[in-house]
Amino acid sequence: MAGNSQLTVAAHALTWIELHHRREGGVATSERIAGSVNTNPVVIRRLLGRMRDAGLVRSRRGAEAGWVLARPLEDMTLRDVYESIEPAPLFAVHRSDPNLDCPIGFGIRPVMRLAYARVEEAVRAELENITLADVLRDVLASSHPTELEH
Amino acid sequence: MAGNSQLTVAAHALTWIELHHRREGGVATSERIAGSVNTNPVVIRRLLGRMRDAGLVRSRRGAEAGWVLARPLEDMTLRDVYESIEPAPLFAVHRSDPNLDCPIGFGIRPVMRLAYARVEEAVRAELENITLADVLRDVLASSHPTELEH
DNA sequence: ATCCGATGTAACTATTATGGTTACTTTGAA
DNA sequence: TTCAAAGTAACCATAATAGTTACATCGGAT
Repeated sequence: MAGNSQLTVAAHALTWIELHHRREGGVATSERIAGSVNTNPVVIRRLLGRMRDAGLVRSRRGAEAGWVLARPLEDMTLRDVYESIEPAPLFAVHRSDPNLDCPIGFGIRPVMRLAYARVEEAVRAELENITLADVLRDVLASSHPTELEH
Repeated sequence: MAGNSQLTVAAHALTWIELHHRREGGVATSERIAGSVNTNPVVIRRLLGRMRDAGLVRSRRGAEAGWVLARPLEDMTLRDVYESIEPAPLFAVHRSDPNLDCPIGFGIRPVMRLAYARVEEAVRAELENITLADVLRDVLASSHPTELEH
């Protein structure tokens, strides 16, 4: 994959759970969510499992099993979601050690790591400006031909 | 690879070219640069080729061939380098289309694309604050045991 | 107490991106 | 004319992620 689509799928799942709750009530199952995302239910369960560990959703097992939001979408930002799924770093230093006998090879890694830490924080700060309620509102604002299913 | 290391290798190559120019003069070859980065010369030529297309470096062929900076490192930011190597997007929407009969599936992609465009711009704005001269200065500031080679 | 639909999770395969390698052509100043 | 290095195509290796299958576990409803 070119970029990382996990944040997209996570936002999709969370807003789907909320819309399902509004329209039909009750818990959302990984199978229904996967039907909307167009992926395998296990992919959804893995992703929601990490969000549950971070306190964003709760799961129930046994009969009437499924997923519910742990708090309103207004109180959940894309930063919360991003951090809950613990994505790989956006930038990396050399995959194999550079030549440490060269001043550049010796000193460049910590310098670049510091730069990348600043960039990652800028990413998180930007994601913090967007709540999942914003996402759901903008999604529903786009005209939809039927809106029969979800 | 977890993250993208191309920006690291690009910064390494550019600062190496400058240091080589200061110490030995003349052009830098992809083979010498690759020796410091610890990779294959072709990897370096591919990367510097894209930076040449963006006007950051110049290459010479034939005898006395090699690479030189097109402008001082003071006038080159990590944003310039990042954009010259045209990296893949940091975030992506679903790899396969979501269910378009669902309001979420129908509307979420443009919403997330807009969010990701904001994030990418935040990344570039942060990278713009760091020049390659800053990188070289910080690299050389780290104590190095011998500094015999580079 | 039993049922049964959904979670939880391991293990595997498929796909894709990237880096690394080989081999070869082209260049152009000495 | 030489020759060291750029330029580049084509291929292989590695790693990350998504997708899939299979199955144990759970726990409210009946």
